[in-house]
Amino acid sequence: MDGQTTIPDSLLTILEKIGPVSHELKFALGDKFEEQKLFKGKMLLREGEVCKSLWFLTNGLLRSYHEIGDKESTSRIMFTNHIVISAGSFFTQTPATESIEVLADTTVARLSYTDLQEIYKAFPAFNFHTRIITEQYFAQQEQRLYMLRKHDALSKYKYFLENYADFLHDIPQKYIASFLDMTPETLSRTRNRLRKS
Amino acid sequence: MDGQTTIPDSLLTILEKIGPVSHELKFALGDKFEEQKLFKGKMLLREGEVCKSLWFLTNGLLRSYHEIGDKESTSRIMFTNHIVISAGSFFTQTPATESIEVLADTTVARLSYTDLQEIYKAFPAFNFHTRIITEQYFAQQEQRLYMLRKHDALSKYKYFLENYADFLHDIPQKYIASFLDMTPETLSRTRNRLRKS
DNA sequence: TTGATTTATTGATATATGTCAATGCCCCAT
DNA sequence: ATGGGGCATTGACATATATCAATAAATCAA
Repeated sequence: MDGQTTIPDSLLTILEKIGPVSHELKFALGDKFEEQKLFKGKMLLREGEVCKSLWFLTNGLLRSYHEIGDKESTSRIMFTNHIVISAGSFFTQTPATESIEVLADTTVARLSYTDLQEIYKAFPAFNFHTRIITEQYFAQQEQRLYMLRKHDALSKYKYFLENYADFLHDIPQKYIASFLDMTPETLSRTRNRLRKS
Repeated sequence: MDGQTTIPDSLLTILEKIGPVSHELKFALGDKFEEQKLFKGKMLLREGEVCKSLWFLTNGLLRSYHEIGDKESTSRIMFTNHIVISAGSFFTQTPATESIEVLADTTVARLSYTDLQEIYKAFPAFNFHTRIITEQYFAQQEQRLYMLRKHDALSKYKYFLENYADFLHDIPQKYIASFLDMTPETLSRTRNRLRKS
C-alpha cells in the first residue's frame, strides 16, 4: 500500500547496529524512502546539478566521475548496501562537481534532502546514526587517499583486488584504471605482469 | 579556577554557527576541554598509538604523515581554528596509521575520547553539531582527493597556493612537497618554472 | 547471427617526475 | 660570531607511466 512502504531490511540492520531505531522513526523513514529501479547507463546525477537525494543501494553498482581536462576520472565505485550521495553537493545543496552513473541494473531506496531534514527535525536522535555513518565513510575515504598515494601501478591494483574483487568483472577496465588514476594501457600491462609473476 | 575552564571562543563560535549550544552543554564542554601548549617538534600522536583525544587548534600549525616504504608522506596540514584527530583511529579507538607533529608553537584545547562520549550521552543534541562538522571535513577531504588526481606538479602547487598561502613560509618545502605527493626537487623546479612564467 | 562500435591488448616512443649527487645556503646551537 | 647539519637548489641521468598507433577481442544492436 502507498504511504505504507518500509525501509529496506539491509538499511535497517545497518542503522540498528549503530543504535536503537524507534518505531516512529522506522515508520517515518519507511514513509519517505522510495524504491527505484535504475538501468545500466542511467545517470543518477550530472555535474552541475544539485544532489537533491540520498540513495541507499539495495542492489547494484554505480560509479561517480568528474571531468578532468578532456578526460574523465572515476572518483568512486559504489555497491550494494551502501549509501550514495555526492557529498559536497548534498550536504550544502550546491551544484555537484561530479556525475553518478549506473554501471549495472540497480535497485535503490531514495530519500530526498528535504525529507531527510524533516526527519532530523522530528527525530533529533537520528543525528546520532548519521554522525556514525558519516564517520565511517570519512575513515574509508581516508584509506582511499592513502591508497592513491601509494602511487605505483601494481600496489594500487592490488588494493583494488583486495577491496573490490567481487566487482572485478562487472566494471569495465577503463573505469577501474581511472579509479586507480592510471591509463587503461597501464592497467592492462600491470595485470599482465601480475599474471606472469 | 580549576574545573571552571571555558571552551575557546573560536570553537564556540563554530558550534553556534551550526546550532544553539545550551548553557549546560557549554559548561560541560568547558569542563572537559583542557588547554595545552605544544612546542615545535613535539609529537601529538605516533603511528601505532590510539588517538585518544581530539584537539581544537586555537593557534598553531600541525602536520600528519605516515611512513610509505622508507619515506614519509604528509597526509594533512592543519591550522588555527580546526579540529584535529586521526580520524580512523579516533572514531574506532584502534591504532593509528599516521603520526601528528607540531610544526610551529601551538595552543590546543584537548578533549579526550571518553569525555566526548560522556558528553554525547548527557547531551544527545551535540550529535547534531558533530554530524555537521564531520560532513564539512568530509567534503573538504573530497576536494583534496580531487586535487591529488589533478596530478601534474604545477596544478597541485597552484592548489596549495590557493588554499595554504598563509603558511607557505612556515612549512618546510620538503613537507609541502610530500603533501602534494612529489619530491622536494620537483617542487623546487616547479616553483622556479612558475616564477619565470 | 552478423556487422559495427567500443574496449582491451600490445608495441614503440615521449615525457614528467624520480633518483642520485654536488653545491651553497640558511638557521640553529654552542 | 661561528661552525655544522639539514635543507633548497641545480644538474645529469634513470625510469615508470603516458601517449600514440595498430590489432584483436568483446559487446551490442539490428
